Amino acid sequence: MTLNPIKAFSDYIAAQGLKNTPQRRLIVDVFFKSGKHASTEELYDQVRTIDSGVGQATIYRTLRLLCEANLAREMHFGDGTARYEPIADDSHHDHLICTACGRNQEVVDVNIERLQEELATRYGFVLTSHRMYLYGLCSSCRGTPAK
Amino acid sequence: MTLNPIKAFSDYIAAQGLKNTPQRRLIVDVFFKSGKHASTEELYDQVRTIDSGVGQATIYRTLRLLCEANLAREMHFGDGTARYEPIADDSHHDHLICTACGRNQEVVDVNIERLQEELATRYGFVLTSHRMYLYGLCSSCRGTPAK
DNA sequence: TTACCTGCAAACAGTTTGCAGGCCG
DNA sequence: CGGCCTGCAAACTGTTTGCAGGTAA
Repeated sequence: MTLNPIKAFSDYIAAQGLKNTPQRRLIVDVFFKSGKHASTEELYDQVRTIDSGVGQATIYRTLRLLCEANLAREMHFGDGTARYEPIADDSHHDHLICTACGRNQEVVDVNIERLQEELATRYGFVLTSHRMYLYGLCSSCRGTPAK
Repeated sequence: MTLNPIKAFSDYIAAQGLKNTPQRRLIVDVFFKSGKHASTEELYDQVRTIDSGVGQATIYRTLRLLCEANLAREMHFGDGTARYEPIADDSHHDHLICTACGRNQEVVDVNIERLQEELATRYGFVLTSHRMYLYGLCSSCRGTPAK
């Protein structure tokens, strides 16, 4: 399966005639090693623990590159900030999000996936991908009414 | 079917001890009559063609009320702005989108909905809503490979 | 009368951009 | 060496909030 996404990125950089700088390498490395759905701020903090000289702008610019290279995807949950998800091909999952505490549980259900295929077929479509977001309240937030 | 959402809103207002002002009535009216997925800016413009004295803040505040009343839902597509979708209770649907021609087929599958509930329950969640986007190629686009 | 509302403008937060110098290729 | 990159800070954009004066109930 998956080629190292870090390698994939440097290939993309080269193919586009761009430059493979230490900052880009560091950011990409942190992004793929860190937990998923990192926000720019989280990435910024993590990157700066390693190299405190990196600027926010470079984080944004590199994330945009990653998206253009189809190695990351921008997502919006509920808070005001964009989050980024690595696209690893074999890491597909859906999202179960608590609207009270923001907790984001990644889920997969093969039966749902199967029904999605069937549904699409019924309309003459062949699926290539999908996104599913389930919103609700997690057990702890139901116990302690937020507000 | 559906109770008039405009009525539902004034009921909500009354139930909360809030006030039914002309600005709110105007905004809510425009929101439900306009096309779906309006952005705040589009709403603002439309509202101001009728009453140029309404301020942006009131648009935002009223949209928040609509969301709290469960009559609208905030969504994020790709542009930097939030969009709002009316919740009409009987109008729930998911999206089956052709990535070649952009065709957007609205679909519903009760079996998938049931499995979503089960899945959420398994994680201790109680669902309030969900969004599902299926991406693929429709029959006509498979015949004529785009790109 | 009394909260609640409103428009305005200032405040905010996230993101983008212009610039002068730096560095990859 | 030339063009792409970088950090910085200022600029932008969408959204929220404080305030002083209205207004629904």
